[in-house]
Amino acid sequence: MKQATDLVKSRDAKTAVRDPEGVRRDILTVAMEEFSQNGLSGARIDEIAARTKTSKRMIYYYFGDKEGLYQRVLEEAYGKVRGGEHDLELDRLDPVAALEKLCRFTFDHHRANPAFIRMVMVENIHHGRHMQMSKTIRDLNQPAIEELENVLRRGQAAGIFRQGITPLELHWQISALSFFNVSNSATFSLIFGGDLFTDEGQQRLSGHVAEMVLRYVLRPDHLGSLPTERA
Amino acid sequence: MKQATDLVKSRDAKTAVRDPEGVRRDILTVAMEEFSQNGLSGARIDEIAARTKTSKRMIYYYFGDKEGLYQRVLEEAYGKVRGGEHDLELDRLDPVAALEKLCRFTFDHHRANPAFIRMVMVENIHHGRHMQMSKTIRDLNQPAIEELENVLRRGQAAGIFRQGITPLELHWQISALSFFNVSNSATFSLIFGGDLFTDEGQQRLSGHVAEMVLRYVLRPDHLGSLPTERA
DNA sequence: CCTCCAATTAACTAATTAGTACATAACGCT
DNA sequence: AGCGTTATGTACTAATTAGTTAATTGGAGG
Repeated sequence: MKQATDLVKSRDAKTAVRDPEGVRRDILTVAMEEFSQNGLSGARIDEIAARTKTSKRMIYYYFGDKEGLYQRVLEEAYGKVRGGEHDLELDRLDPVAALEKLCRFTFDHHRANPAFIRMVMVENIHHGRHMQMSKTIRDLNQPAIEELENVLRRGQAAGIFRQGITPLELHWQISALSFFNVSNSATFSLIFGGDLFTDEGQQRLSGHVAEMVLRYVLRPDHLGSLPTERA
Repeated sequence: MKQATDLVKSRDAKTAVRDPEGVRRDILTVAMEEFSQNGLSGARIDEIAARTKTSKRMIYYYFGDKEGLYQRVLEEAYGKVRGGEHDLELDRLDPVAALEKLCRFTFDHHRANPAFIRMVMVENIHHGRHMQMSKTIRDLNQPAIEELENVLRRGQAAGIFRQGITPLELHWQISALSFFNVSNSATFSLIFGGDLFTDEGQQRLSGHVAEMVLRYVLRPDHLGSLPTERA
């Protein structure tokens, strides 16, 4: 009794007798692993329950049903990879350096978060029908575009970037290259060999993605400002 | 009796009493639809059976089990989108035109085959573990690289393409842009709006993908040969 | 210290679903 | 025509799996 009271008083203690928020997080963490590994239909509630410190009943208590859990996991996945772009402080760099940094960051960030990538793959298989409501997710991604827009505008104002490049399309291109790199590594490397997916290969790719984007954006007379000099 | 014999004699007749190959194809077609729509675990054998002209029993008779069917469907998917590149007769075009044509073809081809794309997505969710055996699939994709290699070599020999571009990486880049366009259209358009995925948007994208690849490959002093003149 | 509510446990249910047993019909061949 | 083989229809089973019922415990507020 006394012990229990003590534990409650020290909220941060590891062994709280009851810890609703901890239980929720435990479930979400395990469920993300399971859903991203096996998809919505492939994931098993019993398996998730078994891997948590809590029980199956708790999953239903907190999340209602399998789809409810999946949906929260999806939001969680988007939430976890949000932002980051802003911490790059791109406005402190010249446009070329900023754009290169953004490309490499995006590439690396995708690579570092395969569970997120897989959740997005799964959700696309389901035609995004579990995302339709989540305004949250929309808001989370807007900053990425704005950050890119700033860099572009600065580069264009300085006369080193071409006109007519739209932030949304450019974001699409950078995302495509970064996403595919993770999402399709299994089939791609089985077909063409794994050279592109070694650490060296990935560093080369990362550089070439940035270079591709820069060559696309830079005015031909400013290609000299490429990091890979020999324009 | 007489009728049956007649039907057998005219193999192409629509109402063959027994038609093993037709049954196989019927199953494969329906199964591809089902697997690409719902994934491996999400697909239901009963549902597939219901949509075929035949019965569940036949599925097991011809394909053994669910995974066996899935695997054949996967091979089928790769088979159906194979080739094509060769029919472009790229060697009859100058390197710039050839590369542009290849990019646009790849982009359009992916777009025209969403079921294939979805099968590849599903297979990647499963870490490609159903492809490991299929040497067939590997062979099917080699020509794409070779075709690209030829174009690259010609462009480099003519002094209009940069050195140091590798066919495999370039293929990876073209694939990434073309694949992502289909695979992630659901989530992307939910987050950023559907402008990129209208017919007009897609035509613009297709052009910009080709342009991006060309700007990456062309030597700066030959950017003038871009289809989108105002270099 | 008692009471009410949120949190938790354990065992159970109902439906779905992959896979099968068994009988039978059509075909190819001689 | 007869026979072995390939193909097919019907009905069943065994296991899995999402979701529930009902009872219990801990703790915060009065």
